[in-house]
Amino acid sequence: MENIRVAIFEDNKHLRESLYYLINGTPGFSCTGAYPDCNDAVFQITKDTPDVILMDIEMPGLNGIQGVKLIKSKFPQVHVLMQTIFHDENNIFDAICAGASGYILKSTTPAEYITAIKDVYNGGSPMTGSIARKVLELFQKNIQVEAKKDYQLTPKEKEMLQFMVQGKSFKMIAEAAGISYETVRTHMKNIYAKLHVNSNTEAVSKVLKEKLLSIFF
Amino acid sequence: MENIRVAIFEDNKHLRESLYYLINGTPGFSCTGAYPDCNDAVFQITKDTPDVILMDIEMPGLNGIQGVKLIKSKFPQVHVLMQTIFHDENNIFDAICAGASGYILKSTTPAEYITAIKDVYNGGSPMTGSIARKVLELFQKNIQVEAKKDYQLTPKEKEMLQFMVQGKSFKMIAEAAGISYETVRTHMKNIYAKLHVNSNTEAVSKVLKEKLLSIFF
DNA sequence: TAGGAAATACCACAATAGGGGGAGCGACAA
DNA sequence: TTGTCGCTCCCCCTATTGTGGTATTTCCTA
Repeated sequence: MENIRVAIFEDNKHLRESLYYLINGTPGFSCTGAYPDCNDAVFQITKDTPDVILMDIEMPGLNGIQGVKLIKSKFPQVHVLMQTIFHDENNIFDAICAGASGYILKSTTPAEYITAIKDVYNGGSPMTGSIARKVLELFQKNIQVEAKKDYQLTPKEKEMLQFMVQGKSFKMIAEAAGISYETVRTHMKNIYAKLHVNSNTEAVSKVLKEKLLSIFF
Repeated sequence: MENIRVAIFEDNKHLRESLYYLINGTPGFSCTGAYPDCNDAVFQITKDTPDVILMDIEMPGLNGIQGVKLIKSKFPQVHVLMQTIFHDENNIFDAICAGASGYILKSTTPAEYITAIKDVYNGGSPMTGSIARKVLELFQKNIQVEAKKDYQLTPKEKEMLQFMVQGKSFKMIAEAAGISYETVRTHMKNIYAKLHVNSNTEAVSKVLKEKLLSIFF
């Protein structure tokens, strides 16, 4: 059987070396290189020709996400398996979008590492159940056609909100709209009551998330 | 420990009964019902109050996809674990859109069935590596991600912003993040400098418009 | 080992926002 | 004609935010 060629990008020296020995010590696997960062990834991958890359997310210099992006753009056939300490959901999303093929935790046992690598090599995408759930939820969220809620905002109130999402202060809005500062405040109070919020950030957030305004600029 | 209540919808009599005995024979699990189709699913679920539903895709009458859709619309809190023989990409997509929480193959071993049910119950989304890969591919295909500008925000700063877009005040963020109010303020100052803004609304607006944070929050 | 980056925390003062109230004016409809 | 609605403006007082500092700790790297 052909060896599965694995490259490691991991800044933690101890883990990097452990993985190196684990992979090289497992029949059917060989580690073509183990690097502390992916600043020279393109050169190293060109030289090593790995099938699977084990990529840490938290790294100095080019981080794991940027690394995946770079690698997938140059070597689309290579499968990248992300690994991280946390269920950092920000990163999970970014990694998936960047083209990662799987996502595992560093708490993974050696046997599971090997299984995950084999799985990725064979066209699978190993990931923990909780990560998979996040992906599904995101998927479902983006598919659904949301029914716009109607908060009965008046034209003037919508105008205020438009200035608000541009980051203007009440004073600036007053000037831009040609009305007094106190009137702006009155409108905002009414808006807060209608949107059931009690701060400008909440209002802006709600407006942008629920796409309450059609024209933003 | 509370039992995990499982209902089965599976037209194959042999598999249905096997699963029934498997679940009832496992401590911590009880099978509230095993049905050959989901034509009476609403009545049966109302009666059985299962936590998790094991749903076959290929069924006579109402098929699994339609079943999930129906069930999730009536009982949104119930988790549905799909099972199928094939890796049919269309079915996977439809099932996910219909609200399925997991997707396993019928070639799964009894132990893996139990693990998968437990995982779904605990908020995970178990799926085989190959199905996960399909999901990721669909994901990457369907959600175009525009090139994010990189403002070099640190993880902590992103965390602050996440709370910010939820409309939290500095005080609330401090409590939520377990750090002091003054530290929150320090982070915000640094964020403002990096984003070139000078108010919380501007920051929130920029974050949401430029999608600087993952959609997970 | 010196230096930087990240996270932590505090102080002081000015500026802005939030919550409560009241009130006038024009339009339009019952 | 009496309401109601939308828009306008003002006051008072408190809470929160913005801006400018300083400072310690930890971790990592040149």
